[in-house]
Amino acid sequence: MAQKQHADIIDVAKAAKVSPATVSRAFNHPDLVRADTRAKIQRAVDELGYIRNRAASAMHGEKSGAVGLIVPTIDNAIFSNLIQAFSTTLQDAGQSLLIATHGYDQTTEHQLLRKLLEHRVDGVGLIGLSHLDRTFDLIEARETPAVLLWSFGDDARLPCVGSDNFKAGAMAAAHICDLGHRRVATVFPPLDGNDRAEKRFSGALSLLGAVPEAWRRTARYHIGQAREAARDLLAGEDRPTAVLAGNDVIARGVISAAADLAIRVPEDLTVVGIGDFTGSADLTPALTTVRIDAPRVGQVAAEALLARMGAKLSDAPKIREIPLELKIRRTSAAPPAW
Amino acid sequence: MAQKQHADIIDVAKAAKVSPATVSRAFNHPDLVRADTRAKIQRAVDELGYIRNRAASAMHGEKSGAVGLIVPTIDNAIFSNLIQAFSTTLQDAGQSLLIATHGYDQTTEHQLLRKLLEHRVDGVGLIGLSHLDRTFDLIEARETPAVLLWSFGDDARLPCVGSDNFKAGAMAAAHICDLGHRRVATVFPPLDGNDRAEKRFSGALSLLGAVPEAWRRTARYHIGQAREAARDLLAGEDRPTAVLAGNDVIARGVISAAADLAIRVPEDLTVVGIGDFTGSADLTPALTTVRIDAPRVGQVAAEALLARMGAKLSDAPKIREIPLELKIRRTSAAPPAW
DNA sequence: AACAGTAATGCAAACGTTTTCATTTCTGTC
DNA sequence: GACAGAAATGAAAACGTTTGCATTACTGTT
Repeated sequence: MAQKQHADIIDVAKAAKVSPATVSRAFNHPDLVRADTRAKIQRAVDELGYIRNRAASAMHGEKSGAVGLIVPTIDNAIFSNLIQAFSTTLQDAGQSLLIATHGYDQTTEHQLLRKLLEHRVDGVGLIGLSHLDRTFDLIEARETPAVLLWSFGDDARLPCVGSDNFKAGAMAAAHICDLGHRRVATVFPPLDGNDRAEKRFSGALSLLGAVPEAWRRTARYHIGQAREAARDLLAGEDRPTAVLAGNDVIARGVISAAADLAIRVPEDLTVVGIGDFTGSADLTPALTTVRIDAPRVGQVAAEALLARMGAKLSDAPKIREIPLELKIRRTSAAPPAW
Repeated sequence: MAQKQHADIIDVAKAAKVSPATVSRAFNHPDLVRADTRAKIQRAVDELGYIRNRAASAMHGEKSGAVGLIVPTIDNAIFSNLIQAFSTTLQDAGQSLLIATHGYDQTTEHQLLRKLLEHRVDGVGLIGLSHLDRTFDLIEARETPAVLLWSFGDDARLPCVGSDNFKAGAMAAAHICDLGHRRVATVFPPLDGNDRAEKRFSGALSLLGAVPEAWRRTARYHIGQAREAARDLLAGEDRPTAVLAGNDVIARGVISAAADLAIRVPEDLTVVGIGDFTGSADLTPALTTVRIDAPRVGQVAAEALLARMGAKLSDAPKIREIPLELKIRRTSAAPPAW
């Protein structure tokens, strides 16, 4: 008899003097096997160092025990909180998390989804509302439970859990307007292929009215870039009294730029962010921003997904809006009396 | 004939009028099948929406195409850069990433490893050098290619890629000493179960000599907590002229605390961090810190792991030290002339 | 002590691939 | 155009589980 590399379920069965079927049941339906039998099996498992082969189980239409999550990127505060919460909620439910990043490219996203499906994930999470048609088609065709996270919209093609980015933009803008600002600039990430930024921007515009070209700046999601863009914006003669940033990181860039130019915040310049990322409250001065509760989104989304995975029919709530909150801190004030 | 849920390899074979074996080969050894046959198969695949079942492949000792990564947590700048780089390198090599977080608990870590092994990951990455014995044992028993990331040490039980945390602490301390400081405090995360922090601390001590109890503070990895701890530290009568922080986030907390107390940085207080996280360079004032190149670590580690996965024997380099770099910026200066 | 009813276990088929080995189909050479 | 050798394909066994059904072992009742 050739020596096997690792113990399989049959070895365990032999060692425990039961049938493989019983061993299998001991794992998957413990209530169907007597306690002392289970104990015997457990002993054999420990002794042989047996580790069940999930791949083999998954073949029977059994669940794979893994959930997929496709995000644009992991390495920024935006998503890492979300992922963390999503991950722990799933883990607590005994699921493993398969993560993939596409760097804001929807075609890559589609390929990653395929790959995740090859692994027969029991469910999948995607960031944002807008995806390739064939991405949605694929999910529907495979009847894979899915959740859209981060954004909220009642027209979404799949259940979604998140906040309304239009509102977020509007809330930030409203605060700025309420303070009496009339000369407002924006620094936003590139809008195309990023429905979140796009919605925030139109939300902001809905209250701000038209923002002159010269006061609209674009910066990728990076503090250094935002700083550059803001420096350029603020160095001009005719400078705004308030800047609405597309997110907190950009806001930090704007604040740094202001410091570079010896422009006081908030006395000379109001800066408002969106997101309330980790650390934003501990900035000096503390950042005024619209709080998006990323951990909550992650957790609720994971729960929603688990619910849909459990139930054959979709009796789980379809969509779930996570409320926003305006956090007025120290970077916003009335405009200077010029 | 009962209608099948989804197409399988046999359906594809029928549609393409070839045998299942050929379809399988078209996927796994494309060079073994004629180009026009491959085309026929591809057409059938597209038509039927076939997605190969990795679980079924994995059963044959075939690779699962997934790599596991176990980290303490995702949601802080420390690891998210690392994970991102690790992830993209792996993805570029066609691997999927299975991620699990244990919140700095080694027992949980061990359980997660088991779970990853159930999924028959082709390789696994762990953070830090110190792990439960049975964690190492398990990896050895299963002969799973593994890499330790983040820390570097030549006594590691598994191949590791990372920086020497002792050196990092020493470099930061050396810089402070070189500036002429004699009254130095430390704010570090809890040391137990965290070999990184522990090494950094002893590295610092190796140059600083003994640090009085009153000037040793502990703060979890959180800016708010660090701020509190530092406020307490700096409010005292007899305050230090320099603070060496266990990492950049803590350093930011210290800077905030200094601002709270109207202590000028760097004129009255030198603050030095470790890590050089995203954004540290764009702080105002820009943080002096020891740069740990997290993306590099992630990438090199992924490459090392891929190499070990490819080769049966371990002809890949065993360990790999990623160099540190002292970044002298604006938060460090000579002590005030009291 | 026998019986019915239930709980626990075993048998064997099935899941969707890959792979070894055998067979067929090409290719180039004479 | 026949032949050897190489290239491409096919048949069938194997991978490690789970599960429906059949069987055996218990339990409590009379």
